[in-house]
This record gives sequence, C-alpha cells and structure tokens, in this order.
Amino acid sequence: MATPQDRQLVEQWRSIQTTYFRTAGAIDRALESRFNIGLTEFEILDLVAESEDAACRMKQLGERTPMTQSAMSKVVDRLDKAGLVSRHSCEDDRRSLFLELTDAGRALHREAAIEHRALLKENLA
Amino acid sequence: MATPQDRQLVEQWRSIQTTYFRTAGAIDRALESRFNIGLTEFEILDLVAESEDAACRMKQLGERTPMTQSAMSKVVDRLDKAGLVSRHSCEDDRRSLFLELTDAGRALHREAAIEHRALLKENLA
DNA sequence: TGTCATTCAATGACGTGTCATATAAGTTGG
DNA sequence: CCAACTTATATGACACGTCATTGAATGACA
Repeated sequence: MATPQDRQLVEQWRSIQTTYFRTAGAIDRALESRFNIGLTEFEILDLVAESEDAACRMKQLGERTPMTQSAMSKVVDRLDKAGLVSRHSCEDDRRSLFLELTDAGRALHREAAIEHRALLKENLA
Repeated sequence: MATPQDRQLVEQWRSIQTTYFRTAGAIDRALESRFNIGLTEFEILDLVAESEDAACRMKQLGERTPMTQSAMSKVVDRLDKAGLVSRHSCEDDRRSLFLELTDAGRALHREAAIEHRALLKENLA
C-alpha cells in the first residue's frame, strides 16, 4: 500500500508543484503589473529572442516548450496584436511562419528579462 | 546582460517546467481515462484520505496545496457531485466544512493512488 | 498529373482556474 | 447587545488552455 518510497515520491512531487506555482505566480504577477504581459507571453518572447537567426520558427519553438501547438498559436496571436512580434510567412514552405521581435518587443523583452531572472533567482534558491 | 548564471537559472526553470507538465499531463490523462477524475480532483481526494481524523478540514486542506480557495471550493464541489466526498458543516463553527470520503471515494482513491504513484515513479526518476 | 496522406497553423467549443465579490458566521469593543 | 471587522466558503464574470477540427500547402507515388 503506502510504502515509504511512495511517500517520498509524493513529497518530491508536492515540492515540485509548490516551487512551480510559487515561482510561476510571482513572475506572472510581476510581468503583468509592470509590463502588461503574462508569463507565457514572456516565455515566447524569450524563445524568439534567443533564436534571432533561424527561419520558420513557429514549429521549432513549439518543440522547446511544453505548450500545445494551439496554445502557442494563441499566445503568438496576442503578442502580434500587442505589437511585440510579427509573423512572416516562409518563402520555401508557405505553411510555416517565421517570427520576429518588433523593436517594441525587443525593448520590452530586455526589461522584462531582468525581472524574470531576478525572480527565478529568488525562487529557485 | 545574459550572465552564465542567468542562463543556468533559465535552464533549471525550464527543466522544472518540463518535468511538471510531463508528469502532470501523464497522470491527468491516465486518471481521466481510467477513473473519470482529473489530477486536481485526485489531489484533494489524496489529501482527504491522508487526514481521515482532523475536523473542519476544508480550510486546512487549502494550506497544503498551491490551489486557490476558490479552486478548492470548485474541485470539492465536483467531487461532491460525483459522490466521492461529502461535506458536513462543523458543529463548533458553522462557517467551516468538514470533508469525508464516501465509500466510493475511498475505493476509487485506493485504485487511483496506485496509478498515481506508478506514474510519479516513472516521471520523476 | 491526380489522388491520398501528411504537416503547419488557426479556430470554436468547452472545462477549469483566477479575481473580485457575495453570503453567512464569528469576533471584538463600546 | 450592536456596530464594525474578520474569517470560511460559494459564486459569477472572465481569461486561458486543451481537444478536435479545419484550411491550406506539401509530399509521395502510381
């Protein structure tokens, strides 16, 4: 039934959950109030900022986050409407989309990343 | 700007996210398909099962999970409607609620816990 | 080339979480 | 004992994520 190993697994799991929710919540609230974007939006910005060179990225980005394809699509839509990224269709495969930070997006990312890293440091100690 | 320490923090964070989503997703799908309850429902069942003695537990349970009070209330509502727990109002403080597993709840929890522990083991290795 | 399958992204219906608030019960100070 | 405050839970509006599906482009191959 409830072996000691089971208990230890459950403890470990709850600890992950706690860390995850505490950290995600803190970052989300901070970004929301200071920059009007949520954590998921920032995470996409961050991925785009990291890969300012590759092409046709929408798909590849999806592979680097636990987000669903559908979730990605909606987040990118919000970022686009907020004027932080722009979508360009790929020359060689017109199904794919190529993402780029706008100047506003780049500026916001620069600021927000500082906050983001600081809160990670504070919460993952 | 992006110090090595920053990068390491971000890596660590993404790793937590990945583990969290992979594990939660696996458990949620399994419980959903085999027992018709989601992960959050199970987690409340699990907490109630653990504390089969204390009184007025709704509040205390809230302190042992990152869930919001409002979320708790709704999850418990679903569990109640599904006939897995029952709510009894407290004699000494009629604002508080006292939760109890029903027989069905206890039986389901017993089965589901096995699945839950197995998936934790598989994912948190 | 014409069909059939596959891949990329977007969308609508839906469930569940959050915030703000409501309701009800308890507490405290005059 | 009554106002004002606090605490425990429930609820409604709303935001966001998921699943299933669609539309469009590509690929594979007879």
